Amino acid sequence: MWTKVYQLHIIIMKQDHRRSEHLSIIIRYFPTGTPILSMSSALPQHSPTSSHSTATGDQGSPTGYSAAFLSAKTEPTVAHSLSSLYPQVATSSGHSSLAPFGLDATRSHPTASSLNAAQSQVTWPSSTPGWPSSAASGIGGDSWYASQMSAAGVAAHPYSHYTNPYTGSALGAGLHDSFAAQNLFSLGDDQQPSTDDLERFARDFKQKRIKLGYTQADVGLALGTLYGNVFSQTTICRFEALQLSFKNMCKLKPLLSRWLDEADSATGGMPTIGGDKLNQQFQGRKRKKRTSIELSTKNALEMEFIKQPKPSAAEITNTAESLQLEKEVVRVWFCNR
DNA sequence: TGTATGCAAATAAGG
DNA sequence: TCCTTATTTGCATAC
Repeated sequence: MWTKVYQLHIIIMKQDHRRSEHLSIIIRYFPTGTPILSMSSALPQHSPTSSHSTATGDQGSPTGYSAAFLSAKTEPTVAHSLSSLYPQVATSSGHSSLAPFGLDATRSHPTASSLNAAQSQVTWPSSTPGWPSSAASGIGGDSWYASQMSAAGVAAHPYSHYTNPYTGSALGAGLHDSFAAQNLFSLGDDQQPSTDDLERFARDFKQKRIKLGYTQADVGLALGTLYGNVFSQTTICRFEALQLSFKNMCKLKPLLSRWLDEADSATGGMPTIGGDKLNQQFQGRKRKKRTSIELSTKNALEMEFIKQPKPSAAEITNTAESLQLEKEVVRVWFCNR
């Protein structure tokens, strides 16, 4: 028995600030039961030309990514088609533009147990040509990047047992795939740290924080002291676990770096307020406390929504008054609803 | 007690 | 300025 495999190649070329994408689909046949997905650990940071493929068994293919990873940003239609052809890669759904690669780590993702369950159903050859070995792929080293590929939707991937070295989390248990994706599509931008930089920083940050005896919550509060903008334990946790978007990681890195420097050099107590550029930049940027809307109030809002999904400003004011909520809270609730 | 995560409020960005 | 959509962030709670 043979299985028909569609191999998607996307060549991204960058030259003189112009970028072009070339797409081709190759149909191949493999013995039924042969795993059809592969991946590689990394793409050259500033390579002028990148080649991606999915559903691959091609020995010559330098890299291989899941259709989920390729979706939206490059070729959503083709990625979707591949996903429908191959359920193994069918994870990309919903968001399609700025959360381009489907999964949102803070929402739904495969659990460690589901990954293990899926893994047990697939037999992966140990020496299949074209499939990277654990060593060749960098897995077991610092290849968080590769784990991102898998987290982007390859629940049955042979490396799904891989554990995030920083968090101890099972692969796929909450990684934000747009983060890795940014590395691919931001090539050549020297202003931004690479994913490797961020990965290394997050790992070192966590190690040093623990060594210094601070909790994630301590750091969040300290940022408030330093920059006037407190961050939650959750955010610090997600930073360390690389569960934020690439952009968000880049934004937080200098703050945490600065805190770490000061904490490292401080002999007694937490770092205190500074007066530099970073400090000025983040001073006064305070986020409103998150409002917890009671269940009964929520139900009332739902009723209002059924009656009028797009209330006018006056209607929002009325609802806010009747439910004793801030007008802005009601407005935001309807927006998010 | 500290960390991880689901859900959703708050905010940013673009039209 | 308002509206919509995407993204960031934190509360609540599980682990």
